[in-house]
Amino acid sequence: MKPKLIYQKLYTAFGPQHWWPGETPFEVMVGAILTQNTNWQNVEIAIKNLKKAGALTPDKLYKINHKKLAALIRPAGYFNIKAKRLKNFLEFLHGAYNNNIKRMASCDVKLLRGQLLSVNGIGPETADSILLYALNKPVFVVDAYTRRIFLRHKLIKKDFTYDQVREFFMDSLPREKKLFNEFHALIVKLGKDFCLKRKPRCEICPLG
DNA sequence: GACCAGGCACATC
DNA sequence: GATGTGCATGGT
Repeated sequence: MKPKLIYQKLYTAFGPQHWWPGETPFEVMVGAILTQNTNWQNVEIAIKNLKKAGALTPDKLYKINHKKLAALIRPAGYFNIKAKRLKNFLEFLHGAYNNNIKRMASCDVKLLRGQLLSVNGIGPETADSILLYALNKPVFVVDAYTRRIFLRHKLIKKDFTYDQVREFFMDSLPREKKLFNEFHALIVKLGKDFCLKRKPRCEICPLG
C-alpha cells in the first residue's frame, strides 16, 4: 500500500484531526518540547499551569527562573531536563529572532531546521513538529508511531535513520503542509487507538 | 505494581 | 557507528 492511499484510508476513517492542539504558535513550540516521550494529557496540565501563571509568552518564559519553570511543568515529566531544554530554546528565540515569531516564520525552512537542531534539547522530531505545526512549513514529522506502523506495513526498514524515514515520505507525497499536518496527526490517532504494543487491534484497524 | 507515553543527549565500547 | 542509560509524571 502506498503512503497516499494509507493517508486516504486514515482520513476516511478518522476525519480531520485539527492539529496542533494549541492556541498560538508559541504554545505549539512549547508543547513540542514538553511532549517528548510523554503522554499529551500530561503536557496539557503543564501548559495549563503555564497559562495560569501568565508565563506562556516568549518574553515571560525567557525571564522565569529554572526552579519556577520546572515546578510549573512538573506534570509533563522529566521536568528538570525539559526546563533546561525550554530555556535553551528561549535563549535561541531571543537571540536569533528577538522573540519575534512572525519574523522567524518568514525564514527559509532549511535554515530554520538547522537552527532548531543546533539547540540542545531539540532533536529532529521536535524540530519538524515546530516547523510544521507552529511555522506552517511543509515538512513530514516522524515519530515512534510512524516507525512502528510503517515498519509493520513493510514500507520502511528497521534500521532507517530519522532522516531516511522522513525523506521516504516527503519523496512519495505531494509536499503540501496541509497533507503533512493531517497525515502525522492521523498516524498518531491510529497509533494510539489501534497499535498499542500490548494490545494491538490490527483486525479492526482501518488499514487492515 | 508494571507498563507505557507525540525524544534527546551523553557515555561507553 | 552502534548500543545502553538517565530523565519522571500520570493514566491504564
